[in-house]
Amino acid sequence: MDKGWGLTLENKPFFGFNHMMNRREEQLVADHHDKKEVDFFSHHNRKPIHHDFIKKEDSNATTITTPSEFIVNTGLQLVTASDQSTVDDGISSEIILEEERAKNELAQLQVELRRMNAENQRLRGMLTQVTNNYTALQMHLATLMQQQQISTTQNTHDQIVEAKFDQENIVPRRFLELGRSGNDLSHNSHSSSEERTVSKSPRNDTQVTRHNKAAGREESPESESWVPNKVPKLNSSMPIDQTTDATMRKTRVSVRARSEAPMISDGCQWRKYGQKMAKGNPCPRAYYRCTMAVGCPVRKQVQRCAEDRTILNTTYEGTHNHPLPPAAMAMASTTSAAANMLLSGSMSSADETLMNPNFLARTMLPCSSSMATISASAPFPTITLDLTQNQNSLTYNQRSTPISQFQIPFQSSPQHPNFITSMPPPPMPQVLHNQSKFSGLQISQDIHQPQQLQHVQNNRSFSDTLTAATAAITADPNFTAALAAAISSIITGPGKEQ
DNA sequence: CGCCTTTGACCGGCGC
DNA sequence: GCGCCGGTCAAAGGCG
Repeated sequence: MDKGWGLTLENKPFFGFNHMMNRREEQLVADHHDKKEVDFFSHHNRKPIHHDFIKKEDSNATTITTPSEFIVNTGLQLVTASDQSTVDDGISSEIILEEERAKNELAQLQVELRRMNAENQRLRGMLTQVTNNYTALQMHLATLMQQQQISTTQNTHDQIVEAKFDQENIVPRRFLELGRSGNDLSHNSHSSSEERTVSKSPRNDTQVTRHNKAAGREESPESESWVPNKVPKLNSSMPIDQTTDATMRKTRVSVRARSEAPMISDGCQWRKYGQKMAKGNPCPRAYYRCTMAVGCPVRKQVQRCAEDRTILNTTYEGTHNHPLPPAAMAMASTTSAAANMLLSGSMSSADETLMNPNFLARTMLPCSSSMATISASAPFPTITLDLTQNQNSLTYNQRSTPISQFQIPFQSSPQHPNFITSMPPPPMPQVLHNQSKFSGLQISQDIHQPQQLQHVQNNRSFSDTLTAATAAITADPNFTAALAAAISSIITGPGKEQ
């Protein structure tokens, strides 16, 4: 103990401070002693603690209550550290013991802190996993509900019951129909294809299709799986279900994004099955098919923009018929959500007349018409998400509708959990509710459906769409960086970027 | 060897 | 009916 000091009060160890101890360590040691002692030395003698020590002339124990009493009653003198050799050796050893004890406690605290950090990490991992599982279960539930609905519609007795239910209680029936998302509808057709392809390879399936075509398409449309996009013309005379089903298969989601890569990463496995030169664009259009499961009907077209070759235009079509990895979960819901948004409810020819694309685009996204547009022009309705305009669009969104589109992705993007945790909960319902008051489709649906339910439906669809597409885009490092920069500009202050 | 890409042929829809 | 066009097929070849 070369640079310490100490004395005994009531024959107990009083203080033992190492010159090198920091303030936290001092406090840890002091916490074990009387409060007055702590107050005394921390408030009145902080500096002398380190440079001086008190020499006790009388070996008898002395009771000290206040600093002044300490001085007055004991007659102790403040001496310099150079005199520390006169300190009793017994006292020094006690001080050392106390110091060791404090160090041990500090070490224990540090160990505890590390353990808690590790626990925190583990819990975060569990939370992420639970979130992913929840999403997967949601998809599974939708599939099961669809299967149940198929069996229901195939059962004559059930049909009768259902018809009675329709007559007696129209609103609940509508609610059930609302539950049929694009996903469900797609699965409707997929399920039959799955049954058929259980013992067949995709090639065989293709051959069957070809055979059917050669045979004059004798097979019913419902038995087709991802059969050709040689879509039957939308005929208003067709039964509503068939019309909707056919249109649903054709509903597309297009994503415009800047990328040097030949294809944006969306978490799925794709196989190229064709390439064509499309009219009006010197860049070839590539055709890809999802290969994550046999018979998956999802396809996508990739083509570079003629005006700006750095812009990649990816068009998705169809709904996956298989579980998806978290990275692909987002885009998986895109097509069905978009289809649902565009086509929820039946689309009659009268509805189509209401679908003025410009009107849809403006009314649906009043704050960002440059970002997302809807084209209902023939042959199929398409929603286009333009993510090539980052800064300006973001700024505009920030000002007009606080935390709107670009907050959505952070909730569900499995690729960027950090974003999820770092962003505050968004005022989604309000924002999306406003956004949902829009399209001609909405108008047409109002004829059949309770308005409030439609808002819920469209809110979900639209948020799913934007979430999915943006999350898919963020899977690409280039876009992630661009988005991160834009987001950071928002977080650091919207006013600064003006 | 299996999977993937390439690429010319083929098919059906559509407009004239 | 013909030709254009988008979309798909499938053989051939490449690649790991």
